[in-house]
Amino acid sequence: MTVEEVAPAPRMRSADRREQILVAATAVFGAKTYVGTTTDEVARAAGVSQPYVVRLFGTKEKLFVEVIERAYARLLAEFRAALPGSVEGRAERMGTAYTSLLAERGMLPVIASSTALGGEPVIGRVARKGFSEIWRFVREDAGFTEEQTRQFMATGMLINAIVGLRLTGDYGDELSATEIFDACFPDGVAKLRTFMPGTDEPW
Amino acid sequence: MTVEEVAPAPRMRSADRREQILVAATAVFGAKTYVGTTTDEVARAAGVSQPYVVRLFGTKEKLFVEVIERAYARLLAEFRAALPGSVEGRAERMGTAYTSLLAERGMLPVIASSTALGGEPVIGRVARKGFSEIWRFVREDAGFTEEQTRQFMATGMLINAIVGLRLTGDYGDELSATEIFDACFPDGVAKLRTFMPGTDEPW
DNA sequence: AGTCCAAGTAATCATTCGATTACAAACAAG
DNA sequence: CTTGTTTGTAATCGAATGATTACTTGGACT
Repeated sequence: MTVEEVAPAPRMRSADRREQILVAATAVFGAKTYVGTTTDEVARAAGVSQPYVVRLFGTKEKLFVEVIERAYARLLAEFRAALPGSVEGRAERMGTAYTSLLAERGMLPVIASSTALGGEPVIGRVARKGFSEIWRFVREDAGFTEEQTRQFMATGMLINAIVGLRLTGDYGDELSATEIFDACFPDGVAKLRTFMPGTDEPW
Repeated sequence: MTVEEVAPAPRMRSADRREQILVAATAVFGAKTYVGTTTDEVARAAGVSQPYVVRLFGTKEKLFVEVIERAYARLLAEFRAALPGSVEGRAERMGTAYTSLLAERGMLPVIASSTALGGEPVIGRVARKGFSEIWRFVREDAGFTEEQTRQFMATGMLINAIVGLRLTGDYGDELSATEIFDACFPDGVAKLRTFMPGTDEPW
């Protein structure tokens, strides 16, 4: 019996490889924290070697910047797609658009965690820009009033907290976790749970 | 001219020293991230040696757990103190109690950042517990309805995002930062700014 | 004075991790 | 076929950092 050969990573154009790594990095960064995840974990999740990740993105920081920018861009696109239709249903459609991002591994956790990284010089700037753009979109493009905007964004931040805290895993266990969920997702939590697997599974 | 002697840290009972380190650690952890701050920075901020921090708290993780627990306990106490008085003014008094915690270095940033650490096995549990206790207090002890609780907590999470993003520093600079602030603190932002110094000064 | 314990540090170790370097292999063009 | 470019890895380095060990100092109490 011959030694099992490690499948050499099939060739790919660097642009595609970049995108593949960004997807993997979103999942891995979303599962832990920015500082807490290593470039090696990202590389392994993407199926390439660690030096290649560094080579394609320069530094870990630049990689994470691209991850955040990509996440906010995706969120913005999702919101934009939710605009058409009745004005009354707009807020709900946008809210659904937000929670449906849970289906994409790490997307929501990355956005959520970005709001805690204002202290990082480089990343903080990117996170502020992303948040500000979302706020501006809701206010101007979606046409929300100032108060509506505040409430919409506040609800989003509450969802962020639930996601960031992994309250989903404890659903049913802890005291008020059930009520927290019911308060935030009155239409039932079943759909959400399908999106949110285990406790520390990489999202 | 004799060599300037480094002032040896004055003797102190370990209980007092622990508290002093916790105060310093709150400021330092609040200024950056949990993973991103070193025990040495904490030690220097507290005016002791790095090994002594480790000795008093066992591990960096245990130190941070105590920092979080202390912050949530403080917040709970502040909320409790805001209960007496007219029922109508209760929400506003509690809100003021929350923002006034900005005066204590790192307190609010630590609480805010804790909502993004659910992925950490040990710390996540503590953060979930703190958040759940706050929710329970608002709902039961403060007597808010489910909807009131949801809105109150959501507003708190929005404040967390503003704090975590350091949007205060950009006030006036970026496009919608001004409106974000006005929407969240309609009573004027002057007081807040006095609480929030520089951009990356340790809070 | 002498003893004992608590408070505190200097020195250093062992890992981890991001980054660099040098090299190999696939593919395209002439 | 040969040559050049792009894709990719193995090996390794250097710095940062949490933790450990061994030692010192100060005070309280006989």
